[in-house]
Amino acid sequence: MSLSLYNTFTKRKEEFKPLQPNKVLMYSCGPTVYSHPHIGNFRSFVCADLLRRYLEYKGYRVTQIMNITDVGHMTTDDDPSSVEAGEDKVQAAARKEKKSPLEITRFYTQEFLELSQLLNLKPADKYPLATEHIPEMIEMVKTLIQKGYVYEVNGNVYFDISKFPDYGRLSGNPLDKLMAGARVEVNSEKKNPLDFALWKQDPKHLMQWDSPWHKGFPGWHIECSAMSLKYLGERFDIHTGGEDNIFPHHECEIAQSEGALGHKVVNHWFHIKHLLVNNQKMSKSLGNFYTVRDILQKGYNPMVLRYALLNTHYRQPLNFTLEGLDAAKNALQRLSDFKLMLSEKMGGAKDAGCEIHDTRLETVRTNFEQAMDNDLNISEALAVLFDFIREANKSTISQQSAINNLLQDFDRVIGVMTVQEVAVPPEIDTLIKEREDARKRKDYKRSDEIKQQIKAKGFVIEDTPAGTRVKKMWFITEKCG
RNA sequence: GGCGCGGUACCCAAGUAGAAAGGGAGCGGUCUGCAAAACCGUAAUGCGUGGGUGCAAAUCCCACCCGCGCCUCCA
Repeated sequence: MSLSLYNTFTKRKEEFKPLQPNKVLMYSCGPTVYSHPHIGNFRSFVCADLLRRYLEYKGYRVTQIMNITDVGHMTTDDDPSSVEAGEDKVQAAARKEKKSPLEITRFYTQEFLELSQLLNLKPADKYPLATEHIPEMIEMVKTLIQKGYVYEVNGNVYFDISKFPDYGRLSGNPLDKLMAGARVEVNSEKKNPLDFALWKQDPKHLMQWDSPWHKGFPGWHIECSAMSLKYLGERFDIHTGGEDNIFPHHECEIAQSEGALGHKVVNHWFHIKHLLVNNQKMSKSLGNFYTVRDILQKGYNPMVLRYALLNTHYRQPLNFTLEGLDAAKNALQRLSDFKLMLSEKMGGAKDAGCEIHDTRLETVRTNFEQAMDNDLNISEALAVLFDFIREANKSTISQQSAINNLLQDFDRVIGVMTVQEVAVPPEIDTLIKEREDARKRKDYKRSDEIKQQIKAKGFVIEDTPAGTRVKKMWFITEKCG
C-alpha cells in the first residue's frame, strides 16, 4: 500500500515517492520565538509530527529539520499598541519586556522545546537558529546576485520576481491580480511591489550583521532556503508549514532556492489549515486566544491537547472549543480504560463468547493503514481503532500481547497513549484497604467517605467483579473540575 | 477585486455516486451497596438553500446564502 498526500504545489493528492528509497528528508517551518506559542501554532507542529510518525511507521527513515526564527519578521500586527509599524517582532518583544533580543529568543525557544516535549512531538534532528546561519544566507544572496535575480538599493537587497516566472504558482495567485489587490505600498525603492527583501539595513534594528552590502539583517524568507540547503541538501522530499505560509513565505522560498540552485528543490508541499476557536479566528480582542500554557494550566493533560489538535484532518479547519477538549479527554479515557482492561486480563461482557482472532487483528491494522494512507485520514483511522475497542471489550481475550502490540503500533503514529505508569502511593493503598473493611461491615457511609478522600488525591475507585481497582486521573486535574 | 477552504445529528467529525463511520454529551436499560467501567438500546426519513443531470446524489453541474483563510506580520 502506498501513501498518498495532497501536494499544495500541484493541488492534487499524489502518491508519495521519496527521492531515495526508504529515506525521507523533511523540513518543517518552525516557530518565530517572540512570545508564548498558541494552540494554532501547535496544531501545525502536531500535524507535521503526525506525518513524520506515519512515515516512520511505514518504515522510512525520516530526517526532520525545524527552523527557529529568531530574527527578521516585519510586523504591524493586530496588537498595534505593542509593536511599532515595521518593527521586528523579536525586537518589539525585547523592548516591551525590557530584555535583549537574545534573552527573548532564548527564553521562547526553550519554552517551545519544552512544550514540544510535553505534547509528545518527536524531536527534530536539528533546530537551526536563523541567527546562527547568517553566513549561509549571505552566501545564497551572493549566488542570487551572480545569477541576476537580485538588485540592490541603498544597502537593501531585493529579489526581482520578474526574473522568476514561476512566482505565484504555489499559491495560485495571478501576479497582476495580486498587484491589483495589494495593500498600500510604502516602499518605493522596489521595482515591483511584490519584490521581497533578502537583506535589509536599518540603523534602528537591534540585531545587525556585517554583509557585503550594508550592515543589516536578513529578510525573513532567506533563512529557510539557506538552512534547508545546508541540512537537507539541494533536493528534499517534504516541506511542511501552516497554510498562511503558502504566500508569501513559501512562494519566496521557492524563488530563492530554485533561483540559486537552478532546479526544483521541494517535491512535496504539505500545508496545515488554521484552527478556529468557537468558529472564529483566535484573537485577543475576542477573548478566545489560547496559548498552549493556558490550556495546560486549566488542568488538561498535554495528551488531551495533542489529541484535540490531531483528531481533525489537517486540511480541514479545526474548530477548537473547550467542549471539544473535554470530548478529547473522555476519548482518551476510553482508550486508557481499554488498555487497563487488557492488562488485567479481564474479558469484557460476561456473556460475550466471541473471540478475536489474529486474522481480525490484521484486518484492523490494514484498515487503519488504509485510512492513514489516504492523505492521513486520521478521523477514519481513529474510527477503526474505536470500532475495534468496542468489539474487543465484548469479546473473550486470549492474546493480550498481540492486541497490545497493535495498540502500541497505532500509538507510534498518534502518540497519545504514552502517559507514564505511576505506582499507587502507599497512602492510597491504606485507604483502599480501610474502605474494603468498611464495605465488608456494610458501612457504606464510611466507604463513600474514603472514596471521596481518594478522589481528592487524584485517583478513582472502581469496584469490579474481580475486586477493587484504582485508576489515576490522568487527563485532567481537579482544578478543572 | 483575485486565489482557496468549509457548511453532515445537541457538540466535534469521517464519508465525494449505490443501504449516513467514529468520538463526546443526553436519555432508557443490563451490571453495581451506591457508583464507575463495559455492554445493549436510543439520535440526521436526512447531509446550508433552490434548481439541474443520473436507474441512483451528502457525493456531479448551475445559482444563491452563510462562515473562514491568504493576497508581503502570522502555524
